[in-house]
Amino acid sequence: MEEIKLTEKQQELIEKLGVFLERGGISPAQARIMGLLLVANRVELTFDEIRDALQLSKSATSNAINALLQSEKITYITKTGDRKRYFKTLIATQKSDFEKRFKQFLSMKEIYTQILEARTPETEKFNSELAQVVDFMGFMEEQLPIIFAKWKAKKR
Amino acid sequence: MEEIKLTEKQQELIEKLGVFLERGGISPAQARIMGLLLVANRVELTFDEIRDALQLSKSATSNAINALLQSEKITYITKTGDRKRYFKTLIATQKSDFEKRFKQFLSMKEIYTQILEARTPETEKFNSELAQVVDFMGFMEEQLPIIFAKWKAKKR
DNA sequence: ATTTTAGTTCTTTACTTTGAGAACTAAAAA
DNA sequence: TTTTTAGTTCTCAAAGTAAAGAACTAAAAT
Repeated sequence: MEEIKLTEKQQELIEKLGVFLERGGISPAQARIMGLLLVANRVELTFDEIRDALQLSKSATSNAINALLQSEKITYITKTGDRKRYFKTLIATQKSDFEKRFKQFLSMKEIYTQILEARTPETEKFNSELAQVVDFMGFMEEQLPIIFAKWKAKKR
Repeated sequence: MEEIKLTEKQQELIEKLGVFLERGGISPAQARIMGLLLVANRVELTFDEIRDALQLSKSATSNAINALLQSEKITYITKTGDRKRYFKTLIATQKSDFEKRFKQFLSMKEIYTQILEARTPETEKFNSELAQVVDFMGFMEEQLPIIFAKWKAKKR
């Protein structure tokens, strides 16, 4: 396997994607690994290929890879008669990643409901606004599976 | 205006909401202020009421309030013949907040498209998976306004 | 003109995060 | 059995964040 050599363009895309991902709370090293696995000419890279391509220390590489595995943003395969792991992005699962974020957002519904129940009736207007928010979340909760079904149907 | 006195229950709800919000990357002081403005018996609180209720220093209160104003999570009103600002949550704009996150997520479509265009054709399977992700994002982009229209229609 | 109010800004401290480098380890190869 | 490989873990330094406390400021009240 020949060494991963990045073009200017690829480097640029890695950094560009990095900006997005870092805003989402992932560390620079993790973000760059995600980028690398998206832009590299091979889709399955070893620990050392990642390390070399991104000029990271072993510890930074190890920790970032493990964090990405843990949060299910990457995975790896192995090859018979080869000790190395070959890491690849789980970008194809973006849909379920989207679903996850969505559900996380909607999980606030429960606590908003509790807050609403604990409120005194004097602040009527505010209370009904909050009730609207809870309603909206419930509505979105219903709609999500419908949209996903639509997407699935469209895909054939 | 009498002092804001929090019940056990209210305190508990503030901390509970805090856990959610902090996971979303907002600081403890900001998260508690958001919580306070949701659970308090009055919906518009002054700087010092917030400060007293949450036992925050002036600087922490000032910085947190300004960050929340900046990120449009709260706003304030003023009263004639009263120098104080009265802060209140923009929870009622959750829908647009949701929209914002959603758009932020979908804004990745552009860079994924660029990555896709920059890829070599050898990794055909991966490329088509990435194309699917881009497609899915396009699909969601279309569906969002439809759902919002549905919600609007339902609301009368 | 002086004092009070309603904050902001500065300084410092504590804590967390990130990543480098070196030491370590377990399995496989020689 | 020794060496190499493929990492992991430990220690440390640098940088960044959060918040307290004190000093400061501009407008309003006295």
